[in-house]
Amino acid sequence: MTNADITAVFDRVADLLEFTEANPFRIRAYRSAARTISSMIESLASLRENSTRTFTDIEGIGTDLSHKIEVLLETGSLPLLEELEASVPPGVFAIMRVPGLGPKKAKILFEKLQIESLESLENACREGRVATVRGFGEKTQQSILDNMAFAKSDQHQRLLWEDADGIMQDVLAYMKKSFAARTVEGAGSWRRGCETVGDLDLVVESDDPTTVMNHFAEWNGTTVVLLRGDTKMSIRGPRETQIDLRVVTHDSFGCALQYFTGSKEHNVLLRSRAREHNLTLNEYGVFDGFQASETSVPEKMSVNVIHAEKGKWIAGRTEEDVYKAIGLPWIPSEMREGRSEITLAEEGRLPRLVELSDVRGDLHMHTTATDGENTLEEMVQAAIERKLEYIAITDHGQRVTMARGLNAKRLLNQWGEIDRLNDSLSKHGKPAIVVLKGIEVDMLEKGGLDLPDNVLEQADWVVASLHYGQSQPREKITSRILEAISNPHVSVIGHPTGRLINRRQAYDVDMLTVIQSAAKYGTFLEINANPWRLDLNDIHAAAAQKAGVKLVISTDAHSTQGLRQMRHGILQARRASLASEDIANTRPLSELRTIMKKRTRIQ
DNA sequence: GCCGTTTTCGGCCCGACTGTTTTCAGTCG
Repeated sequence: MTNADITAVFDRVADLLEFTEANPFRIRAYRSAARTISSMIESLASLRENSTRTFTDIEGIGTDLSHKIEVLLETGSLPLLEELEASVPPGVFAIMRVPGLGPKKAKILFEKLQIESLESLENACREGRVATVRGFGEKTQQSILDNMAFAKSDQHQRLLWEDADGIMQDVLAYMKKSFAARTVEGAGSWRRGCETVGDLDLVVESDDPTTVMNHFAEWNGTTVVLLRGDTKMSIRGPRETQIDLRVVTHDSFGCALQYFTGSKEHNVLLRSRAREHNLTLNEYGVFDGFQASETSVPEKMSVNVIHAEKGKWIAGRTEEDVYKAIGLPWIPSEMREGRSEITLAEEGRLPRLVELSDVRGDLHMHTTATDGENTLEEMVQAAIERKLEYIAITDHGQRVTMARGLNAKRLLNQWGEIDRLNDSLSKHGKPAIVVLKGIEVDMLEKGGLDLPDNVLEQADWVVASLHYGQSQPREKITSRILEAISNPHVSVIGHPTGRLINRRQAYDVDMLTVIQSAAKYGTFLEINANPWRLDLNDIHAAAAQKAGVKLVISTDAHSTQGLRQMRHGILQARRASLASEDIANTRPLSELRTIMKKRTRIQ
C-alpha cells in the first residue's frame, strides 16, 4: 500500500465515522493523520522496513493509528473500514453534495424516508415528503430542489489558480469601486497560492456592511445570492464559483484577513497557541483571557460584539499585530499550511521567500522549430521585454514526433542561429540578453536519451523530460530518470512527475530516490511553472531543497505569452518555503555557470 | 484518537447563518 492508499483509507474512515455519531475529535484524528501521511515524501512501507523511526514518531499518529498502518501494510485492508462500509448505506455521500445537507441530515433522510440517491431525494421533495420530517420544513425542501442541478453536476472541479485569479481580479476591482469599502483584500486558498482554488474569499473593511453587500449583489458576475446576514454574504459567480464576502471593522481587519486566509490547520494551531498564552483569537481580534467581559471591547466593534468575546481587546488591525500578539513574526500566506511554519516562526527561522523580481533567467521554452507558437527571435524579444538576463531555448528532441522534435542536424542548425543572434546582440557592447543553446531531450521508454552524448556535450543547457511510457511500473520509470540524472550532460530534470492538475495523474516514481540521486550528481530539478503542471509540487520541492538539491523555476513557454507563467512557479516555490538562494535561475549567468561546473567535478 | 513540565484523564479553535425551533442543531468555513 502506498501513502496515497493509506491516506484514502483514513479519509474514508473519517467520512464514514461522520454518520456514526462518533467523537468529532476522533474523526479529526483520522483526517489529520491522512493529511500528514499525504504530505510525507518517504513511503510508510519503506519507513517500516528501513528506518529506526516508528510510526508513532509521526505527529498525530499514536499507538492505535500506528497499529492500523501496520495492519494495512500487512494485509492491504482494515477491519474497521469494512465494518463501517457495511453499516453506512451507500448513496448517502451523493446526498451530501447538496449544499446545506451534511451527515446528520443525510442520515435522517435515509432512516425516515429510505432516501439514498439524488433521484429518490428529488422525488421525495416533489411529493412534499421531505417537509414532513422533523427538523425539515418547506424552505429546506425547496432549497434542496433549487440546488439539485448543482448537486447532480459533476463540474465541481476546483479551479486552477490561474483561472481563480482571473475571477478574483475582476471582483476585487469591482468591490474597490464601492465608496463604503475602505480596504478590499482577497483571502483563502487564492491568497495562499494553492495549485487549485475551491471558492473565493473576500474581506472588506467598512463601517457600512449593508452598502458593501448591496454593491456585491449587483456585481454583473453574481448569478445568485446564496446567503446573506449582517456581515457575511455568499454568492455564486462566474464558472459556478462560490464567492464569500465578510465585512469587518477597522479594528478587526487584520484578524479577519488572517482568519479567512487560513488554512484551517494553520488557524487551529494559531488559536491553540493563543490559548496557551491565555489569549483568545477569533476573526475579530486577539483578546486577553479565554472569557472576559463585554465592556472593554472597542466601541467600533459593537456591530460584531453581540455574541462575542468579552475580554480586553489587544490586537487585530493588521496581520502583523495579530501574530505579534501571540509572540510570532508575520508568516507569509503561502506557508500557512499547518506544517512547520509556526515552529520556524517561533525560532526566528522563517526564510525570506523567493519573489518574482529575483528571477534572472528562464531555462525552458519552445519555438516554432518544434511545437512553439513564436519564432526564436520573437521569444528572445519577449524575454528582453521581461528584463530577463538569459534564457535557454529548449525545443523538443526527436522522440517527440508529434511536435516535430529536432534531430541532431536540425538542432545544430538552430544552435548556429543562436550563435549568430548572440553575436548581433553583443555587437554594441554588453548584450541585452544571453541566449543559451539548449534542448529538451526525451528519456526513452527503454532507457537512454533521444540525442547522443556527442551532440549534448555541445549544449549550454539540457533539460531531460519523460513524455512517453508514462504508465510503466515504478521501478522502470525511476530507473529511466536516475539514468538521466547521472548523465553528465543533463542539467535539469523537466516536470519530474508528469502530472497535469485535474487531468492526469503523476507517473509512479520513487521521488525520494530521485531527490537523493539529484543531490548526489548535482543535477537540478525543475519547478515547471505551467499552471497545469506546477511540477515539482510544494512537498517534493521542499524535500528536494532539504536534501541539498538546487531547483530551477521554468515557464516551459510555448509562446511569448507563456513567459508570463513564471509567477505560478514562484508561488509554488514559496509554498515550498524556498528562498532565492535555493533557486538556480535567480543567479547571474556567471554564477549559474559556476554551479553547473561544480556538478561536472563530481563525475 | 492524540497528547502531556500544571494533566496518563480531560481537554481538543471559533463564529455566522439558516431553518426550525420555542432555545438550538446543523452546516459551513
